[in-house]
Amino acid sequence: MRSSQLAQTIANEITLLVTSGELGVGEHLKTQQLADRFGVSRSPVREAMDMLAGQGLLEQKENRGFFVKEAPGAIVERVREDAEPFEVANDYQRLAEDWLTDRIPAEVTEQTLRERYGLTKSQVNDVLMRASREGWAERKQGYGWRFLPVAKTPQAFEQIYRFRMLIEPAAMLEPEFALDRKIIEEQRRTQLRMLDTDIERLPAERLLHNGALFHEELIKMSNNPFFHISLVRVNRMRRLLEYRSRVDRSRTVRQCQEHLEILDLLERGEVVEASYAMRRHLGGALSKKSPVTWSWSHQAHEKDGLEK
Amino acid sequence: MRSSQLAQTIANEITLLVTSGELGVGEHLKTQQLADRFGVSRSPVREAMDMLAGQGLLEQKENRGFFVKEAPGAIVERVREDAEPFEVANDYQRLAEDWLTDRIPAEVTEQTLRERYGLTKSQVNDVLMRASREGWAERKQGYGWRFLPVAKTPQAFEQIYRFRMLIEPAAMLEPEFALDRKIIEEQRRTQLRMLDTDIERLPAERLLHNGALFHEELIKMSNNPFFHISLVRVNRMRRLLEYRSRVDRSRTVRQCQEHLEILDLLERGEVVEASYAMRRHLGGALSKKSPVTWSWSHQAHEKDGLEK
DNA sequence: ATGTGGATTTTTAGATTTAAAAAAGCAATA
DNA sequence: TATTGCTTTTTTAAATCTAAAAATCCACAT
Repeated sequence: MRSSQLAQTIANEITLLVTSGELGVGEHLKTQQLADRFGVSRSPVREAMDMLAGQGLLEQKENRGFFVKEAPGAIVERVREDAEPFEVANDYQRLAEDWLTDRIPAEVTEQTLRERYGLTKSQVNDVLMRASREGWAERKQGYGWRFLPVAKTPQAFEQIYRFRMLIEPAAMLEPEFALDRKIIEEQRRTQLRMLDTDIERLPAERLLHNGALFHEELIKMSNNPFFHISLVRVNRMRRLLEYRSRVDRSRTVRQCQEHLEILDLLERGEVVEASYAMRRHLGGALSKKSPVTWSWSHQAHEKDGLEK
Repeated sequence: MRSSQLAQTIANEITLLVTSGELGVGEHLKTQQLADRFGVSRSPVREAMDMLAGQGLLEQKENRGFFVKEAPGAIVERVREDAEPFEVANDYQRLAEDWLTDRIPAEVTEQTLRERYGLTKSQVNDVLMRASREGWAERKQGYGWRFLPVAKTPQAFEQIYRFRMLIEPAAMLEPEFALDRKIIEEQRRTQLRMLDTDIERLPAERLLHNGALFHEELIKMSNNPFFHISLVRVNRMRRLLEYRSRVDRSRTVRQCQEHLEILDLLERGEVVEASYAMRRHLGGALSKKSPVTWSWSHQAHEKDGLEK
């Protein structure tokens, strides 16, 4: 069932709306409304709804549009498994991993990458553009690309945390800082949900994503976009490191609790306290070594088929 | 005299080596050596030397290569004027300016831009890629691009300075901070040279460039690359704002002096003092309003020919 | 009046080709 | 033996074309 990338994405988002309960059984999905919400035109939305009707999540009524068909049950589970919400840029991930484990040299031509990974020119271009946006690759003068050693070591992890320990608490003390109840409530719900769920069963990406999101949403309240952008960027770098490692789930519960404490302090208007709590929270992650286990230097070369 | 972009760049760099005195009159320029230094192959270096020989800066001896021909004088001046070291991405600048002055909508298709500015597809692509790297444009889902409101106002200027006031002094207190005499000497020379020169006559871009470079080089010494990257990124954003404005040259002298003071403190090992001095230095720029004059809201619409 | 369904138009990604630019190779020379 | 000058090979940017995808439009049903 080949269908456009965008329609796929939107299908996943609609599925999320249904499973999260925002759309109840029998409810009418208005095409234009959804299109506006996702910032696209009606075409891909319609395509997505067609797909979901095919999978049995929605029901199409002649000339009246699509409606939510069933209560979340087996079908929702099945649909969810198709969704793969985080697995997007696989080629990118592969390149990043090969670079972090020294399986590719620091300087390569696009052609080399094209052959090595069996990609087309535009695919290689996408991957490199992304790597360059994320700050670990740059075009050489002349032909070829250079990969930067940023974030290649556990040391990078500490550096990122020290940076965060500086900007995140300070963000709360910015003159234009303003509480945003919506953000606080949203985050509180997420954190409570995680504590409710069996953490062992949550996928690692979900854990990392939620964790990063918490901090990024909070720093937004500083109303200084440069704090936010900077955090988003180091977090991207961090994710590159952490995807490669095992999350220490024993620390996750503690983390969620600390997140909730910070939210409480903020809500009570005790901003300075919250700022300190944030600093302690980040410092904790730093001092107890990292919350992840560094594995690669040992397992890196287990399967080296791509090496020339 | 059309010639490749890279050769142009290298010609400028070689010119700089000569004018800065690193290469003396009569000295032999070894091709491979220069190529290695610039991280390119010999081809563009040779092309650059050919150009410079044509301009009379170098002299070619049969089968022996190129040599520096004359003492810096009228010729160097002339060569320098050709160089236009900063005027690179004009299309980019134009787009940025039009966005900052609200002459283009927040959401556009590539096609629209292509028609509006008379650019080819790849040119539009380059410009957008750069804008996206620099953080103020992003691809929409589906077709089209969205420009972000970051850095559109004088307020952004203050936000950037508050961010810098946080990270730059803190960088000096990083545990891995290490003095780099080479950087210090280099920067001292630059600052002294600026004080020596008639500041009124230096082009504004040079002023801004040197100023930004000073801070970026210093923050490198923290040996935490995330501090450096973050500063580089907000500085790019800042440059976007400042290109559009008149530099207040009366403040430049004071700035250079403060830069020199910071260098002195660092060299004497008084890092904490230096950190405070840096904070004061940045705070000064912030409190005296900005070192530039905001002009656009008034002059912006003087010539609006491109508006549809 | 709002929203659907489908047709039409616009926009863009991807493949292909061409020419320019850069890198690599090699004989000749100081 | 290192370096130049020139040649050959490789790499990439740019232009063109084609098909897919998204946006827009319009008649019609609710």
